[in-house]
Amino acid sequence: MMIKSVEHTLLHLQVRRLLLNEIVRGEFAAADMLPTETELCNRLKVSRSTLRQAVTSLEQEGYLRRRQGMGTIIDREVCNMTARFDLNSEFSILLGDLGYTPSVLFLKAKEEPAGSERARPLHLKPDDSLLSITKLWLADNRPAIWCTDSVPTALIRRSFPEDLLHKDIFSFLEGACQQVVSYQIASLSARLAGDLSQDLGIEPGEPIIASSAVGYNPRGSPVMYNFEVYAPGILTPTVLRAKI
Amino acid sequence: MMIKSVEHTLLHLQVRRLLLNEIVRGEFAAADMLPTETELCNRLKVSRSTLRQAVTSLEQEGYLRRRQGMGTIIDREVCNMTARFDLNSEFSILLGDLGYTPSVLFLKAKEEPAGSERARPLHLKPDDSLLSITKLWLADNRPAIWCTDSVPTALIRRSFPEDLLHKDIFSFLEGACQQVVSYQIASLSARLAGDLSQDLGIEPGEPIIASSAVGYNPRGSPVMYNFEVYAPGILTPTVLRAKI
DNA sequence: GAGTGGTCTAGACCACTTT
DNA sequence: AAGTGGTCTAGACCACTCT
Repeated sequence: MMIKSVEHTLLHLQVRRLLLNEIVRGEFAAADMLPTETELCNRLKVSRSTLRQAVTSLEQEGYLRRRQGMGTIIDREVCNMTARFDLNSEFSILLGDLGYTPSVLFLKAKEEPAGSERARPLHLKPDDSLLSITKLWLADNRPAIWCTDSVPTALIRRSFPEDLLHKDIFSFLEGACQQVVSYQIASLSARLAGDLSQDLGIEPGEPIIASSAVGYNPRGSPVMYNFEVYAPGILTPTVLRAKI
Repeated sequence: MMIKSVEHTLLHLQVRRLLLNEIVRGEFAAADMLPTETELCNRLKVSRSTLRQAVTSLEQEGYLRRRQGMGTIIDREVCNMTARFDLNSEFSILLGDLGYTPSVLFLKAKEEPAGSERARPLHLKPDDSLLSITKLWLADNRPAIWCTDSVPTALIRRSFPEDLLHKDIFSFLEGACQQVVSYQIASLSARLAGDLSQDLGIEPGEPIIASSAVGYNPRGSPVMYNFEVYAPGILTPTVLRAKI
């Protein structure tokens, strides 16, 4: 493929990105179908396996649906899904996708012991120290997401730029801990807004969705604990529930 | 591969099932690692691509993690996840996995117009008819999940065995409509138990998680609408949030 | 029958980790 | 240096959907 030399990314990732771009740009909107595999192979100068690797990854996220003997269909239903909870994404992007202007309010940061609840999933002892960062994400200046991210102090480099505390947690982990989060395991629950009602600008008795999650790096070690709640009405978490 | 002739399933699916079985049976528990790819290829008499297709699918669901130069690690953290909301699964299996004895209480079934809320996602008109089936799933005889599944009446065959109404919705769709649900798009919200508190055996003011979902067949046509709520404490929905 | 995606193979080479 | 998983290719054949 021609781009190969310019930027050294995996071929199938280049193909993937190119296809996804054309899909969302509405390139194939006329028929809502992709060209045939052989045609794409010729056009992009890649082998069929490489092309299929890219298409498979898009299919697994639900954007495409392949039908033997017929062709590859673009699933506009899934392409238009917003606030996908089953994919790791930064809140600023999430809110932007929904058409809001995102901003963030830094509420506080403090060191505290992990405690029994967070120690176990993080493979720590209860009195090991965590740095907990609390933020409020706004959509068009209205409270949308309240979250506390906790990172084991032991992972944090001695000094890091102060402004990392005001960015999303993935940037913080990368900048201050040289850690990448490759997946999270989240547990969902419902609760009353209670103490959080003020920050969220809702009534204390209003029910809200809360998610507690543990984030893991590519080696499978836990690197963060996250608690977040969503203001009703602004952002409705959606999940693509797929069969195996 | 030897099994090939006996049952005519795809090779990579046979390999997948075989590996998953060995993983959950704790076959490789000693090291929590899979044998090397070449060894597995030799043992199972399949090409490397076929093996990798199987392993890739297990990796995408989080059960495995491959590390170049090192090997393939079994992720016990993910293997032990219960009540995975991001995978389509029958409640009886879900509850069984959690160690409960599952049972189901058939509450009611009735035909009703789709109404504006359900008509649009199902690609129907508001006064098109739906068959709505309401059930309560019990875990060790305690209420766990309350759900209403709605199927367009137009899809339902004129006659079907009565007992399909008492099974899970996937069985109903297969038996009465010859339809398969290949994925669902679910929206999550929180609400107060309210009217449902009696059936769920909780207080009316207790907050609960509700999910509204549309199920699609492999052709991408919507075939069901689903509303379900979870009793707190019994089943905590979990989601594997993966990066692309 | 022509054309689509689905499966499977064999083999080459690369990138990474460990010893 | 040896061994691991990762990428990529070329090609054969199959299963399905159209017309």
